[in-house]
Amino acid sequence: MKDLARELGLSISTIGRSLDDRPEISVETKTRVRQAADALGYIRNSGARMMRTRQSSIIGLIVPDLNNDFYAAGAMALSKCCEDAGYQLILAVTRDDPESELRHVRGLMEARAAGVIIGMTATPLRETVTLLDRVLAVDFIRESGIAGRPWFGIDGWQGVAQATRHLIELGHRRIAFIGGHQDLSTGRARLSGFRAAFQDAGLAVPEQLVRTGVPDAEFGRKAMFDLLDSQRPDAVIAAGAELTVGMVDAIGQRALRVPDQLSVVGFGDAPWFRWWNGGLTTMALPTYDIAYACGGYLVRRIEAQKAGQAAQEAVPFRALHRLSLIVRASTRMANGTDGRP
Amino acid sequence: MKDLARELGLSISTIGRSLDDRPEISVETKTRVRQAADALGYIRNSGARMMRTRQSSIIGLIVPDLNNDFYAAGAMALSKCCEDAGYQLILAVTRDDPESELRHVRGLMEARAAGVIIGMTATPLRETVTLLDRVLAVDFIRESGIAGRPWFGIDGWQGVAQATRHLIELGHRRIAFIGGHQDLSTGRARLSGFRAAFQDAGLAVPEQLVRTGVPDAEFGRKAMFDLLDSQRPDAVIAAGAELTVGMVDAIGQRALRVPDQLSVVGFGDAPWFRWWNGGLTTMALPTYDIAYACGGYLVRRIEAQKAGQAAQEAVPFRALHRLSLIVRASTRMANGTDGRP
DNA sequence: TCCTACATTGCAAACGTTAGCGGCAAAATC
DNA sequence: GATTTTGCCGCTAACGTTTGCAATGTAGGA
Repeated sequence: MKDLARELGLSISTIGRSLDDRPEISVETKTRVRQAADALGYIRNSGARMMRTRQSSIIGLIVPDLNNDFYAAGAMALSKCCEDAGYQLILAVTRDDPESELRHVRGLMEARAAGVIIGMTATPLRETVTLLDRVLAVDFIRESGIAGRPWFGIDGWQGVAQATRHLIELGHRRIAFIGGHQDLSTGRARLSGFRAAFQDAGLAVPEQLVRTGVPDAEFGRKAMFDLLDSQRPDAVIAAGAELTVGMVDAIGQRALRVPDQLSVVGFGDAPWFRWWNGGLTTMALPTYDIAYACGGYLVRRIEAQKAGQAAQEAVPFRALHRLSLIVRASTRMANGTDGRP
Repeated sequence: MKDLARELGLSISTIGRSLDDRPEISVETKTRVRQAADALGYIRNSGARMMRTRQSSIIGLIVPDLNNDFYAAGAMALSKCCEDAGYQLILAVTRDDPESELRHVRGLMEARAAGVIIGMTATPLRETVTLLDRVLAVDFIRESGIAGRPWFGIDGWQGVAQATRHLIELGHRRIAFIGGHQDLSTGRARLSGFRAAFQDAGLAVPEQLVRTGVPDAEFGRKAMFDLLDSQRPDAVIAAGAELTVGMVDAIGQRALRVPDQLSVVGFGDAPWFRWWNGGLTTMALPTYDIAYACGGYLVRRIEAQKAGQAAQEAVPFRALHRLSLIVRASTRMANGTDGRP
């Protein structure tokens, strides 16, 4: 910029204003500056800009895992959001490690991120929470329960309840549930949806068929093996995308006939769900919509704050997206018929 | 920092040096500063630091797509690399749009990224290329062909050749190939591996069974339908992860018996490959290894450059990772036996 | 002719760090 | 006791932008 000023015989301020396309600079000067800048290969320094204006164009995304289709698709949607709004996405994967989470949050604070989208670990470190208090943060998928923090997630309660009801209506009673552990908001919501469906139907909740743990494929597999070995359920629900992978793997290894011996409901909707044993009945998530809503919301909040509008956008404090049950071939009547017309 | 200096009666430089844990500051002062800093909730401003030291801790990752398990897993591995080395990952998804690619590259240059890992679009804009010339850039998966740019990818030639040979040895001749289009380095390598296997076996390449296009699920499906309708192949190879999804979907919709009517080879190794029709024979990719190698290399290069070492690490200019053929149930002898002991 | 208004540009002070250079004691050496 | 070394610290000038305010020139109106 200094070079530009010298070369064109203008002041640095004029250069800056030209590059910013301010109205108070004559068109002639502006084009002259533009051309010289291109010729010199000038690239503005967003760090310096940030320092001066005290606001960055960085949004942080902190997720536990990218294998999970959920977060991968979410990251893609958010990336689009940010791009459209002129922000940059810093991606952080914690692998559910609170220490890692803290490091990433620290990094984002040092970069003076304008906002943070986070799917928190179940047991965040104290410092993580206090740090996040100083920035515009939005819960993504997982609800942190921190006061005033908006949350964009899915209505796991509704989704699982609906799936459970579906199985109950098909005549199943010995319905197993494989879910994430109970210090995760998602794990809690989904399990309580499971229980509620039984209670609504006036039935006892089969607690001995409930398994919760780390929501990954490994646990899904272990839980399914355990259930098959000890409980012989009629039907099973996986309440997590990775859990579904593990569950399905275990069922395959035991060579069970689905749905004859076992009705199965999955979570999410990866492409292979359509092919597994003729089609896996599942709870489909509006992944893209959620992420897009979340990103859009955060961007609007940032812009509003920048404009100094104390009056915050009247947005939902919790934006719960509904799951839709897609009934395929993996669930059928307990008596052996398929229960469909 | 200024506040800290005032409060403790020290100079700003001392504060800075203490926070940096420099040896020239007494231990006593350092702990005093640390405590005060924590109490005040001081967070250093990485933008200002960057401006002063003229080097950032940002690494950019530019990929065409995150649905592709390849890039998703890659992003995760790279995130780990960066975290371990103290860098931050800016994620950019281009959806194979050159304009978007340029925007992202511009953003990264403005942020003075220390390095960039990129899977380029087939037809990058001119400015994209010249901009990337000014930074430490590494090709990821896709080879750009730009002089001097290292490349971390897979040896698609070897992988597809191996898979093709497998099918030839099983007695198949009418082997179809569904690949990405030919202005992509990956597309070219894989198709030429296919051809080479035929030539090595002294057979004519069945060019009428070759389909190339956009490497996504949609094209995979279309190509498979087209092949089934017009060519009746004995076997088929998909040379891309998303292409495999589309291919498998088409086969399912036509209700073909696999491997009786058609031997099938996929690409990559998503969990469901193990279950599809009893197991999909596939070319497995060392996704995590590639990304990790790539990230590690870039970090070392950055550190070396920072240390002013003109002598660059003697690293492979092209790091090609081999694919391993996993033979499962979806391929068998052309005569109908399974060809295995 | 003078005053006002407007359009365009320049000056200079920040923003938060870092690093070279120098200062000032206390300790060590002669 | 004089001199050098060592340990610790402060001053100050950058780094590249942005912005409030002042300055300059030009034109229009009274």
